[in-house]
Amino acid sequence: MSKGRASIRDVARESGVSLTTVSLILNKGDERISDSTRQRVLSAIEKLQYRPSRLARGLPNNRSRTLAVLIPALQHAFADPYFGEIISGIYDYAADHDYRIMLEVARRDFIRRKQYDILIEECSVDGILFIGATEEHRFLAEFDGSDKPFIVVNNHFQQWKLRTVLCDYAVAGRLAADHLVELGHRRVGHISGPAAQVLTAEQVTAAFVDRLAEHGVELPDRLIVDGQFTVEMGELAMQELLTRDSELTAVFCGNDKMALGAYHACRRVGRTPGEDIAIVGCDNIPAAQMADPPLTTIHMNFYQLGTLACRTMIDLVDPVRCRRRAADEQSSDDGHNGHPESRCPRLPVSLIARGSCCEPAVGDRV
Amino acid sequence: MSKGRASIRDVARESGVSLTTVSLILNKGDERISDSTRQRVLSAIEKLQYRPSRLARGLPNNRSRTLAVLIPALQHAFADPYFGEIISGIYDYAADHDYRIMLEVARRDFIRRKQYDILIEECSVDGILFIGATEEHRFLAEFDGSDKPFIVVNNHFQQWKLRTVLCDYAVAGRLAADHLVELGHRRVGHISGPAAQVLTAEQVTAAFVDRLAEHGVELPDRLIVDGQFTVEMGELAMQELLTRDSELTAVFCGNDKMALGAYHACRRVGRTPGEDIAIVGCDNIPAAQMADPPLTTIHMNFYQLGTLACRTMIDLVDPVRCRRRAADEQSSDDGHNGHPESRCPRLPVSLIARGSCCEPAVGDRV
DNA sequence: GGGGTCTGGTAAAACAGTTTAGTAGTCCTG
DNA sequence: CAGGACTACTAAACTGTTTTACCAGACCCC
Repeated sequence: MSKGRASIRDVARESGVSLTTVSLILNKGDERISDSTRQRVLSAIEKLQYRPSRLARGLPNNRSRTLAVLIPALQHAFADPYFGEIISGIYDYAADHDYRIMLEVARRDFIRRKQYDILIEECSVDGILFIGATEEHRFLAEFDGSDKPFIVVNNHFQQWKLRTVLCDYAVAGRLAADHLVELGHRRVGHISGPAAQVLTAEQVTAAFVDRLAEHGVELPDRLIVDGQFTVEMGELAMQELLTRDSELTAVFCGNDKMALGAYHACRRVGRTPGEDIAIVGCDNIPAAQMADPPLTTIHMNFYQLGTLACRTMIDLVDPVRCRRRAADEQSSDDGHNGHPESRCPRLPVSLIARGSCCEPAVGDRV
Repeated sequence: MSKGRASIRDVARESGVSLTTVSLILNKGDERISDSTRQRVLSAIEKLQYRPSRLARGLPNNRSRTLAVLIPALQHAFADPYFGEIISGIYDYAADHDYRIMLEVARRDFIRRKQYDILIEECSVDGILFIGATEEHRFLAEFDGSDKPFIVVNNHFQQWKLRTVLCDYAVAGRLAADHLVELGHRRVGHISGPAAQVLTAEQVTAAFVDRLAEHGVELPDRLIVDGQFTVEMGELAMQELLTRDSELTAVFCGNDKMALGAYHACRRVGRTPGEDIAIVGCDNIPAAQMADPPLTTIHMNFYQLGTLACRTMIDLVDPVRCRRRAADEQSSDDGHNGHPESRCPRLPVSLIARGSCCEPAVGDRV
């Protein structure tokens, strides 16, 4: 009796019902159990401090109420605000729905040993959310069109049909173009992300160039340099841009890190961001507003992206078992569930004007 | 037969032994099973692509081969390089020993709902590693002297007996003092971490002050300001320090973020770090070497700290079940296991001299 | 009052492992 | 050659759930 934790049997005995009844009450909640019985069971649960074991719960149907978050094996990946924010969002939504988050890094042996299968089969993970996937992750092909619970967060792939959740990168590119043109810039450069590996990087660039063209501003290919999404490469890219056209008045960078690298390069040649040259970033990482001057950038709500990704996953793998809390948000759910393109939703973005943009110097205006 | 995954029974049938035998081979590895039988079973496992289910495995003894990493509910906590590096280390060691990592945030309801018990009882987590614990986390008292598998990473508490893994903060303080004194500084300030909440912050400060005193340099209390470990507060602290003594030639900051904040404050009053004033940080986060000038700082190997924390945990909860890989590192294990103070090991730290320190201007020398 | 449909439950079979207690068979010993 | 110890293996109980199939009683209808 007093040995170890209470099990479902103890609860059944305590409340004088069968163990099936207890299980029914725990799961469906509103099945064909009378109120009086339910109350009796519930108070027995309370009295015995009963906590159902997840291990045992998952066994019969091979579900663990656990989601795996997969990130690439980059150095400091965990320390990156980009990943950090998304994971935060995933975590919070998962926690609110009684799911747990398991961390997984796509190291070399991850692919070699088919770790993704192991994750699902051996660990009974209910779903996998992959952040930071790139074209290099060939194993994604295995999920092509499959109905395995796999979601790519914030990238998407034309060659494979994968479930995806994204920020609206095309709009980001357009906002940047609009902003710079409005300020009067017509001699504009661009530091792109690694477009060959990351489709969203390509989309930002394309949207930026196209929108500039709509405004009658041409951005030749030679004024687009790849900054690999890093501070260091962003610095080099800026240096290169200034060599190719020393009279640039504005630059749009595919992410904030590269923009901060660009700051350095500008300063080294005596040009001050926000005074001599306008710089727009993308992502709105914490460092952006701490920079000097604060960086004008496109705000991406990565936290919300994580939330959305997690919600999409849970809707996918657990459509029925929405208990207590699920009811709380039914009202807000409606808009989502009915959404036609819900297999690949896009999150809105917005421009945040800060100190790193200025109008072009008078002499430079066309 | 061909329905779904292979189970241990399928393997037993295929290799013509009992299911017990298969289990024995899977677990102990070197029990009293003959080589010929072992080979037969192993090849059956291979042939059937058998993967034991963790859920089922854990059920009988309530272990899941999963460790929970607990972090405080700070905004952007996941995005902090400090947490990031430690988690990386934990992850890698865990992955190499066939453990999985579960993320958990100590949100308000974490404490209210005794989530830590739920973690262990309901989720069958084998151990909990808490990063970023402070004096505010009162619930730690519940683990006081208990033998629950709970480890505090990189902080420690005098009032409770908790298992702890630490960087050597006393040495950090001493190294900073030595370095500044060697350069000739005698008029020194200090931006501390929140000493009341974080014992290691207190230790750094104490060690720094004591060592300065050994060198005959006095650091009065009014030249110690709390920077709360953040960039913003570090900036304010520096501003305050410069008000209190405008002729300071050097400042040691309790972490790199505050040091970077101090950069801003110095620049605003026209003092250039590395030229007019020497600044030493602590932690060696990635931003430290990217700063301008690169920050001289105390290197803390947080990755290795994570590794050590995880190893300590696994040694604690899984002393027996060291399979295959465990043998690989037996040689290096010896030093560790025999360690007398292994309940609270300290990781060595080192000073990395970069561009943010200079000798005091000639006029300032005493 | 025989037969159908609800209502509110229950018994028992999975699920996939671990672990305990044992048991044949062989070898050695006195 | 009986008895003990060792070797290599196995049967069966056990872990804590979910789920399927069934069942007794109440109620209603003709």
